[in-house]
Amino acid sequence: VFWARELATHSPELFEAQIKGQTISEITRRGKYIVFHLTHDFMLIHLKMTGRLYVSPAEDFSGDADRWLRVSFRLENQHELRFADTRKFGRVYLTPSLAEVIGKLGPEPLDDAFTLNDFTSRLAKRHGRIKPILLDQTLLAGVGNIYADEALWVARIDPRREVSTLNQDELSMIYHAVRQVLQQGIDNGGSTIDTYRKPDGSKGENQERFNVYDRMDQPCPECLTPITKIWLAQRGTHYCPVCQT
DNA sequence: CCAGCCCCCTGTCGGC
DNA sequence: TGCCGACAGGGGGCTG
Repeated sequence: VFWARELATHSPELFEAQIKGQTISEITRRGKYIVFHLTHDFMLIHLKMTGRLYVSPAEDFSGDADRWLRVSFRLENQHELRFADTRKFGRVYLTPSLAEVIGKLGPEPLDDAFTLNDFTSRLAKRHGRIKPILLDQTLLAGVGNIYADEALWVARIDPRREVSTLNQDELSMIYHAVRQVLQQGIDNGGSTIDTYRKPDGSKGENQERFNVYDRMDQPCPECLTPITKIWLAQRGTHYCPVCQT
């Protein structure tokens, strides 16, 4: 452990003692958390803004990201699982109880079990503007700033709309748009704006498919009106002032 | 329950 | 060229 505050649940000493010798049986995902299933515990990693996960040969620190190495795990095969993180916002959790870390997350938007009715009934309990609410991980798990903006463009909804004013058609549009843009992001290997890399070090491709995110003053792909950027809940928000109403 | 603000950090970029 | 402020894929905590 090279940066202790990256560990959310343990001191470096206790973390090392507890995880040593455990076997990784499976790696899954819940919302924005990567979940390592260990012999006695779960280890969860949240990359936040600049986290990177990759495997390198032990003793070899020549990789691009090694300069920002925060936590490294020695594996059995002379390799290391490494977590690098420029801004140090990322977190590593170690716990026998998954619910302790991710118990309050909303449903997985891409699950078959997640229906339009689920979405509508969850939103019905909320008040406020649609964009900040889409970012709330207890409503849905996994929608971040890029995908909230992109989904609302696909749905043609103004990010400042009060959720109470959305009709059934509009809720359906948002529901389908969220699933569409998330699936597209996965299919395209994620969005590399700056630091994001796949485990093999290559860049994602989804940033080349952005319609509004990071495109202030560039033409809307639909109507050619310049994309507007505003701030909502302290997050940059991009939308087409003509298409999205 | 929601909005607004600060904070956690480092790096990059634009303006002067 | 150098400095300074603004801003960046997230989210917790506080106040009002």
